[in-house]
Amino acid sequence: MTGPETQKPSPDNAQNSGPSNFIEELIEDDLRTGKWDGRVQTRFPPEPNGYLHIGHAKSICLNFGLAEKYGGKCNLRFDDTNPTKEEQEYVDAIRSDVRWLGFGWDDREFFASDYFDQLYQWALQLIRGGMAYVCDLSNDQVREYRGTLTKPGVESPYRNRSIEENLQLFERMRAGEFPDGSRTLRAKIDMASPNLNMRDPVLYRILHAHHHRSGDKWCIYPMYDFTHGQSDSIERITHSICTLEFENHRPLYDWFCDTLGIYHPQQIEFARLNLTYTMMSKRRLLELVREKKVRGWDDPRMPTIQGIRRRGYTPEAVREFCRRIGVTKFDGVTDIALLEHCLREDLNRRSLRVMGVLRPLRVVIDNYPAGECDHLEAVNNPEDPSAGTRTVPFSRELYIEQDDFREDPPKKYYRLAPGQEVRLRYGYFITCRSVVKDDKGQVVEVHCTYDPATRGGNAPDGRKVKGTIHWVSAEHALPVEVRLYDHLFMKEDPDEVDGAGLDWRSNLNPNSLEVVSPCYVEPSLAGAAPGGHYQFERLGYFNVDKDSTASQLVFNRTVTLKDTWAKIEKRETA
RNA sequence: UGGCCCUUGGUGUAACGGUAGCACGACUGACUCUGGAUCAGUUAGUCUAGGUUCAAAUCCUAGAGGGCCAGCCA
Repeated sequence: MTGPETQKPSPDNAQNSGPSNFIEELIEDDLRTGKWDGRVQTRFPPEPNGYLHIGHAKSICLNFGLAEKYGGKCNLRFDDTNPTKEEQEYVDAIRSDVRWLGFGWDDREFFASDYFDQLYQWALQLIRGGMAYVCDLSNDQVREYRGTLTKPGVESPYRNRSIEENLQLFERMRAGEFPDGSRTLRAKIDMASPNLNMRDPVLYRILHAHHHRSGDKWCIYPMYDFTHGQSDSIERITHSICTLEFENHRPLYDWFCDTLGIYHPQQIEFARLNLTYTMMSKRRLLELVREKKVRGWDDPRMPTIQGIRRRGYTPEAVREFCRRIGVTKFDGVTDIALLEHCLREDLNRRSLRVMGVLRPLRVVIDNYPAGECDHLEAVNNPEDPSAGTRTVPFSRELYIEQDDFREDPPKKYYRLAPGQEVRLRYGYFITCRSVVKDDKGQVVEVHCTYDPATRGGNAPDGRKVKGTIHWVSAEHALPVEVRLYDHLFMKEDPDEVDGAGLDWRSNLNPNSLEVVSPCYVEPSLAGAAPGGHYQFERLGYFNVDKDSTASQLVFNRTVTLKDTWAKIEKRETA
């Protein structure tokens, strides 16, 4: 997959379209006043402790999109300050996901861990300035001393050590003389601040852990707050965009930049993406994988980039979705129907049409000669004439969808039923004459006659049929496996639980995956490459899964087509 | 009972003191060799109470509702 690099400056473009959210307004103000000398420098700063999901896509589109729109740059920075959770596997996946979405970062790939030396120097500077101290309080004690939301904290008894002692102790922490958790380096700010983040926050903790990049060089690691702003500062970020939960951290972000006297970017917070029927927490997604509730990070039911990609989503659809949801400070919930709308819109434009039968019902055309075969012309994509046409084989025995036949049709059902005539897509008009049932009374075969004059689907006498159904020639059909997906959770809000003692897991949809096999598809699909997008006419969009083998194709149903009939039927039965 | 932030149709958003608009969804209808796509239309909104103003979704005050914060996670 080739991703375009960050695009060339397009300020004129920006002028024309105008700001489309509060962050763009702010940037345009800065551009007008020359606050950053006309620069726009953003960054996307994931922690490599899990796979990226659709929520991250919002942030990626925002940060890289802003850089594109205003002729700036966006860095990819891995925020890797916690060696116990971070792995190379995640770094690789993140790179590939950002590229898949269509963004590039040239050589601007950074790691917070590359700044560890500088961060250490800045810690020394704080100590020398009397703004930081080594604290011997235990984890539990620190919590007690911190106070509560309504009660001010109490100063640590180690708060007023001499600069010399702090320097020595901190050096010994770095040298590995103390066990994990025995000491921390803390900033000396204000234990009575109503903002708990300002109550002498921990800067460094002791962690004798192997880091995925720095190896065993360090046994003390900086905290997020002591790392993020300074990393932004080093990279000369202008607009440091993060999600709402970091709002309370902004005073601390500002305090470090100001106290250290270094370049000071502006932190701006926006609302993260929430989607109905979807769980976005990285921790819980990890649990789904570990507890084998799904088949892996790239399970097509997962909201991960890798999951939706495997499911058959396109980067264009995801980017359009991100454009449409906008950027605000309101923490709302977006209807997943909007995502699916953007998906269908893109897939409708690009997908080749084919015919495939998910739940086969045998049809015999009694007046069609056995052993004969006809080749009928079919349009590949009515939305794109340049996609051309193909030929589909027709013969005496066919498969149609079980749903497309009813022995006792409800009203307004214009598919196949005894005595009723329908059009076979691109084929002939056929009329149902009789049915064959098994011992249980199930219809297992439908006998029809066809009208040879309607070849191609048109009646020379101008008569109309209400229904057109899809089909495949039994003799020529390819048996394939199809995986049908539904929402992973049964409730719009997976956290809304039915009873005491239950958690979000109780809302997992037991029917989120249905494997159907054998299904039959037209022979033109032979050799279809993994990742290919197809529309199975009247059913939905399907994507060739990587589990496909030379002997059997596997399809994921990306999303169904809108189904008016299903809606009508549902309403009538309700 | 602390601090910070937020509140516009069912949902997501626009309106920058001057006609509340767009999209998704839902519902009609037209068209159709996909009950698809497309097209046309309908539905439905400024959290509440005060105040400022000729004029308030917008500014001010109070209230209500919601989110975040008491990791040596990010």
